[in-house]
Amino acid sequence: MPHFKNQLKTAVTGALAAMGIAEAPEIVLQETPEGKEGDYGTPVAFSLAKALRKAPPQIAGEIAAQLCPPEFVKRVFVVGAYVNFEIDPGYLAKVAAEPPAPFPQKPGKVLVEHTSVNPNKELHVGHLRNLCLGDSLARILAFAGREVEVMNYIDDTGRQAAESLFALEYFNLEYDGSQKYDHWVGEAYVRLHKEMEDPAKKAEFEAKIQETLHRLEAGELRDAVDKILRSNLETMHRLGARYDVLVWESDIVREGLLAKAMDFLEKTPYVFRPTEGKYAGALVMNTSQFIPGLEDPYLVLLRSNGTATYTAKDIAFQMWKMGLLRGLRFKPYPNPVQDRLYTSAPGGELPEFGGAAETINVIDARQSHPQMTVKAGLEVVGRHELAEGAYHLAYETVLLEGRQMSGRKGITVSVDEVLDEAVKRAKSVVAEKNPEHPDPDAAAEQVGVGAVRFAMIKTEARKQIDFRYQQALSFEGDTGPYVQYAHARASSILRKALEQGVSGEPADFSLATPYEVQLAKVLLRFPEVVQEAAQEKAPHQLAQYLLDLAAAWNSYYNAKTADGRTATAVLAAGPGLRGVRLALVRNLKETLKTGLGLVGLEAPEVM
RNA sequence: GCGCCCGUAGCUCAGUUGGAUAGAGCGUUGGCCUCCGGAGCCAAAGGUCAGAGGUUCGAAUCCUCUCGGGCGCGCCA
Repeated sequence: MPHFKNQLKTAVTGALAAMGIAEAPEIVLQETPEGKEGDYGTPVAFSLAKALRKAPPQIAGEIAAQLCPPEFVKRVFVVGAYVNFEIDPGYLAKVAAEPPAPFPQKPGKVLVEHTSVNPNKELHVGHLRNLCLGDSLARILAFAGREVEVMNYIDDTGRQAAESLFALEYFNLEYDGSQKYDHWVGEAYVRLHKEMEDPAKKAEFEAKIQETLHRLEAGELRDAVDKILRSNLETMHRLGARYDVLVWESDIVREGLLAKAMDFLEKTPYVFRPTEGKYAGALVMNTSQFIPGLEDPYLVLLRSNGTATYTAKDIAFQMWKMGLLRGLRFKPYPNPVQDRLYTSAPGGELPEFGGAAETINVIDARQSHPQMTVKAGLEVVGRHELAEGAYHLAYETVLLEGRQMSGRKGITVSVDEVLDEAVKRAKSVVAEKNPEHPDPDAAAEQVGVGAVRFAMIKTEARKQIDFRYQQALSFEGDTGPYVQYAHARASSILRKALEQGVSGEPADFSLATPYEVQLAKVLLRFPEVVQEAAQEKAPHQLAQYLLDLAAAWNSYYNAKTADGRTATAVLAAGPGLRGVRLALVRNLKETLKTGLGLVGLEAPEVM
């Protein structure tokens, strides 16, 4: 929060103290609604009415009378029962033209896991939402002063991967390079499932799939999985996602972490092996203390045949993330798309990742129960504080033109397809709007990909979104390109200022008009919004703010006087005022750029 | 059946630690380029904030119930 807002709050607290109110309630400071007098105000008088046994307007009057306002306050007055402040316009413009102070570094590492797609086919738009949310949140947290570690979990011992690899073998396919590798594998996977609709075939395949699964667990097929993963990574990279480390499930099993986790759990009174009944021979965990309201609180960790359930693996992985288990090994993961990417690997020599006090698992809402059992696992071993730090960022699923998608049936839209289409559309818009563009292909890539990313995060995670081409690939209205356009427009002015040799002109802030004030107030919200988005783990709040900021700027830009002339020309303004406007535009541009970066969009200078 | 989530303008969504007149976009209608980028701006029309009770000076926001929709409840992954 900008310093001056805290000063206002302090002044209110001071007035309350002068009135003999020692325990002041939290001071809410809000911008006054349009059409009301003043710039900021507080409703604090309402909440004191009961304790003071006085009418709110009267209390507000007393507060206003007792208040020693900071020097930038022009006027303190009461509207209804609100205590309002009118701020010196020059002061607001000046503060808004200064770059915001960086966030102080906060202690404690936060580990964000996102993307984590099964390495057996191409990415579809459901994965897209996961990646965009996780990547944006990681960026926001880092900007807000957290140490962030981003992890992409590679489920290389899962059934999906086994089925895909088996399909390649069964159909005896040879890759000819005519399409992206993960798409080619995905086709084989869908084809296999089509054949498996015949129960006889399904039964016939089962043994082979099991065999493939065992080879995967032994790490024998790592290269085959890696080939798919690398193809997936191309798509992730095109979207701008950045990871610190890839963690392979087979490594977790091989390094004995699963076994250690089970030992750990079995020592507690909540985990045991029934000798009779429905769970005879299995290792089960009683979660009734930690997950109330379950009909059957018993969860199987190890099946009676000795194999581990998914729950068990999840708990082991979570324990490792939070430092309860150690022993994974790492090495660099050379790749053409991203520097300093690491991977878990047998025989790796690097110090360990993980060991975080706080984790964020970006996983869809259907996995809420499994995620609760992961937390329960931490409670079972007596680590309540770690369970508290384990956050499930649950997002609702993505529909496709109103229909539920299905990976097995191949009713999906691939991310590659969406990005190609978006960029193609962007290219034609660039050609139309800006035929002189020096690098139309680069601009189309930034705009097209930006439109898709923005569409994925502008809505709250817990709402189901319906993916519609028409909407997601729109470049008008509340879209990423709208924000990018606002940035390009500001850049254009600053470029011209440089050409005209006026960019260094000093600012006389006493000349600021109400137009500047309006823009300044929106600009000044930026640090609070970032803080809130980080705290609530809600990237959409930042996306929504960027739309507000871009709208405020476009509105400012187009403002007209009563006789229809431009009211806010930057370059054509008088000397001192031009300096004010240039300073504001400069900070606006930087703020848009920073904000776009935090939600993973490029900020084009020209588009 | 039990549990979690959602219901705001014709459509898609913001606004939810309770605060001033519920806001955007799309769509509809009407305006704005001799002016720094019209991917823009201004304006109009459009609302029982699913419904009913309750708490409160004040409720889209908190509580209870009802209705509608989504999802989850395997020794599957």
